[in-house]
Amino acid sequence: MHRATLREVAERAGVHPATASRALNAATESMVNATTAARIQKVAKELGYSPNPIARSLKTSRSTSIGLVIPDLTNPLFPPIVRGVEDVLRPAGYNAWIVNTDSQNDIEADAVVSLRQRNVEGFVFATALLDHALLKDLAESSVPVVLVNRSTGIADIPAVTPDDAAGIQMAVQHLVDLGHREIVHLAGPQDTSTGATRRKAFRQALEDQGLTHDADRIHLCETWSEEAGARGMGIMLDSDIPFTGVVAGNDQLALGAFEALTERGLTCPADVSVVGFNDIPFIDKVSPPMTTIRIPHVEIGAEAARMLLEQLDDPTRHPRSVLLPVTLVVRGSTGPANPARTA
Amino acid sequence: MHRATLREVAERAGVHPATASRALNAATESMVNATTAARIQKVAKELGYSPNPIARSLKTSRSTSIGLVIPDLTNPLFPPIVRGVEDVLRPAGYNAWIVNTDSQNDIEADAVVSLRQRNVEGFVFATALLDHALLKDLAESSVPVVLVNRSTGIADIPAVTPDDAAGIQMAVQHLVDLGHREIVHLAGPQDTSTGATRRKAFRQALEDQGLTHDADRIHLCETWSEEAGARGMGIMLDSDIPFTGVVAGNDQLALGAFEALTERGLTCPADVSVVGFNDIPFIDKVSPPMTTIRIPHVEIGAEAARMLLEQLDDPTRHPRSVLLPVTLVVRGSTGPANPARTA
DNA sequence: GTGAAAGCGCTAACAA
DNA sequence: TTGTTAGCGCTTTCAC
Repeated sequence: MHRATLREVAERAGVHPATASRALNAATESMVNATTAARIQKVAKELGYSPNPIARSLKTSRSTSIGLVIPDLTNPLFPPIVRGVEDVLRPAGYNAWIVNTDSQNDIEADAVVSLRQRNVEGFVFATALLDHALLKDLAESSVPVVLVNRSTGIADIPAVTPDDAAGIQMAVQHLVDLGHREIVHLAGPQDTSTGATRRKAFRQALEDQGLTHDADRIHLCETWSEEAGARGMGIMLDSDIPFTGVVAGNDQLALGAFEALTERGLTCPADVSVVGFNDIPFIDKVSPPMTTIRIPHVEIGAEAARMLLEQLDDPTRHPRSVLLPVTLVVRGSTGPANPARTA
Repeated sequence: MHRATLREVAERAGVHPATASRALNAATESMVNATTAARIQKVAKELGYSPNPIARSLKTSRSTSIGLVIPDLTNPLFPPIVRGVEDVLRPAGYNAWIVNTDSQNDIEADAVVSLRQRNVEGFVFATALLDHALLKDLAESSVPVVLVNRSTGIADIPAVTPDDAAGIQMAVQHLVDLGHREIVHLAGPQDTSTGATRRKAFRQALEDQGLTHDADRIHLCETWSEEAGARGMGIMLDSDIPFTGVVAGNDQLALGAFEALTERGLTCPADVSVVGFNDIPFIDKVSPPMTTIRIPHVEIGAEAARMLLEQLDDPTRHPRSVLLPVTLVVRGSTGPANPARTA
């Protein structure tokens, strides 16, 4: 397979390579005589010419590519976001270089350096922490960045996130509507916006409902994992805090809660009702059925990609962050059936 | 952020760029005087030099990158495979450019062209069809390729796949051990090795067990999706074929089978036992519990990456394909409880 | 053991 | 409107 070069196209068309280059780039095509341009394009087609992206990138320092930084592709939350990003980038002629950081800062930092060396034109980050040195650096170097799912505390980096506060409010309201009065929260890591925002919203929702909202009704989990959720739920069950409802920071924590409850012979929703967050793929199939807050996974990615493309198109415009609406998905929850645990 | 160039390193070290290049490349380092080399390396470190991969790639036509072609990242089967590939590539200094083809040939073809233009040194394909024009082309151009999960019929392209036949044999044996005598198969697309191999193995297993194995005990599903599984199961239920056991071509088809059975008021495993294949993440949480064949997801990816790296290291060596062992994972199956459907 | 020179394929001043 | 020139940053002959 020999790939035609620009010089070959130019020779066959009887023009200088620079002219061929102009004729074959939309932005410069108008600089060249219409008939010569047509001839060049015809030759290019005949030879199956397509520009060498590496040579072009070396010259222009661009790449029609962006970096997409994901903490963990095996978390079902992220593949639909990737999908949304790619769906928007592809028709725009861009592509995403996906990096799986495994939530490790060094992997993330290396990957970002490597992508910048490859002239990526911007980044979509799904790994944002509230205090994130790397993001701060990028913002200072005015590298275009859009955050997905999570936002950050430092700098004003645009973010596309679910409406975490509204979601938590819905979750609490749902439990209250079912008759629950004693509700606790398994909060996610507080160095993430999702963890912190959902926790605060939980406290606020309890207060708004006139329910008891002592600090010990919130357990801070160290990670977003099922294991952490199980540990957290275990600790709450071992405490003397009475509760019949649980709002989990995400679906994995909720799964962990199920596990801890089951382990102690409690059943959901008969003994305790658990509400998750995110409505990740496949969560609709678990047993017991999980009520959760649905976030628009694909749309979060798509909107982030749109915002990034806008920024690339016009670097002076600095898009604002966007909160995407969430909905409550009810799956077989019932009210408190076992008043024994309520006090 | 100004990135140091090789010329700057060379100037500061008082040598010619060519010498600096030699000193900074493991393969050529021995060509240069040890003390000058050390000096150059010291300067490089001071300046935070790291070679521009684009310039290097333009010159060398290499990239220390490979293409990883995945049909659909939202299928939980694939992220662990990606993980396995990356786990092996990273320490070797390689990285994977992930492409999501959405099982569309044109997207796949475009992506492969684009990756080849970017000088990827090889590919890992998870999208292989038994008759796959693109793979044939790559094989003819002797581009290093390793297949994962599926193999292909054309050319002798190395593949890392689960032992499909053994898995199906285990599934059938399991059902037989539970007392099932009437077993059917929801087969996946027959243009994939997994679909065809599992189907053939099913027929063979029935024959080996001395069970009836008419062709109509196998329903060919058009896709690997839950919807296709539900349709297929519906068709079997509407037929007059008696059965109490179902071997599904993969877990998604098995989920579809659950759905169709539930819709008709049948329960699993009381009325019908279903066995899946792959043991995808989260399948352990579904209800009813799904017995399935576990394949080593991460290891499949890791082994493929190892094989590809070996091929890159020594292009003359042509690795053979590898079948990875599978295991039966039993989750709450029981024998036929409702003899009514057995005849 | 080191330097000089060339060039990967492209685009962007500048000239004509 | 087109051609000339230069160079992105690197590696690799070839010569010394």
